[in-house]
Amino acid sequence: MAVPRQNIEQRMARFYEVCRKSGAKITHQRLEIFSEVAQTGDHPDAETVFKGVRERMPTVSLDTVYRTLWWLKDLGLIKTLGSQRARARFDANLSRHHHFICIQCGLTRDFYSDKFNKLKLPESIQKMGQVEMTQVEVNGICHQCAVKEKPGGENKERR
Amino acid sequence: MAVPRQNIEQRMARFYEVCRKSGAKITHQRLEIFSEVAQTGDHPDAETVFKGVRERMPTVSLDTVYRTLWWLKDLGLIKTLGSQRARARFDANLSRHHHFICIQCGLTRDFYSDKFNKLKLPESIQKMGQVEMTQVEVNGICHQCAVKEKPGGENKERR
DNA sequence: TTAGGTGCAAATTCTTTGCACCCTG
DNA sequence: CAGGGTGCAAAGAATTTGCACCTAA
Repeated sequence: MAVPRQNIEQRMARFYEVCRKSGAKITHQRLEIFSEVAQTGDHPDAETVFKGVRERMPTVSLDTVYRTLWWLKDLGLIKTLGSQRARARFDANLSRHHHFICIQCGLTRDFYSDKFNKLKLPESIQKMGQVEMTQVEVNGICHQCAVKEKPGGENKERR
Repeated sequence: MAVPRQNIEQRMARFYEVCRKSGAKITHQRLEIFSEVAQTGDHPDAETVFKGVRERMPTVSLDTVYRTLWWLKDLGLIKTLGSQRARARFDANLSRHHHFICIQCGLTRDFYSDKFNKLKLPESIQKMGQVEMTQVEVNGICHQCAVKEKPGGENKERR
């Protein structure tokens, strides 16, 4: 899915700005990799980005793509989808429910809400496909992580 | 997080029933593995389930845990969290948005909704942690997958 | 008894890392 | 020119699979 030209330009401008401010080098690879993610609305995984970039830059390596994507995330230029934990997680709760997920440690709690079960979706959804279920995901910091976090210190998350 | 005894019993009863109906054998391993998932509200990954089960059954193997979890999912006794795709996925869209995700192929589309940006959360959330962001996730079948699906046939998804 | 289920070990797949060379600033 | 960044190859995780033995029904 293509992203409007205007948005792409904004994103690229921000990329240059953030790189400059942080003193990072703007290499061909970084440019191509960010541009690849910026131009697609598809939320690609590393492998997909790699394939896309390789078309224009056949010598790029997959590990550079991984490194660069995480680096872009650290800079706040891109985000990871969902709570991004790589592993599959299982749930025996078959009742309709919603989730609170800690962005620090991944802790996930169920909660229930009749109101959320009945959310009315925008019309535009119909263009995307046939809806089966709607779920609210609340992201935040769980109490345990809030305690660990030093007041003023940084707790970098990296997968 | 412990699940109320009553729910656990319901889940175990359903487990026996579904196994019987499908003609599957009820082995010690299956019993312990399902029971482990049924008793925790924590949405564990395979490794975590394995560690829990191993305490009571030291000879169980990790691959049996994997096999059994996917099997339980096929039977509809458990679900996987989120859209469960294992790989991290990246997104250059930093504006507040929500997602439509195809449960068949993983296709993900952004959509925007002022109303969803302002959802009022239940009080109970406060007990879970400090909220940073709320997002609606719509799951369904995208048009492309809807076409592929044979009318009447089954399209088993398995990661 | 016997077919389905399990454990083991090896194979895959996905991701990260060490190191020498390269290129941006 | 200097130090950060990259490619390569190898290491590490996470997950799956082939096969011979075991066990629930």
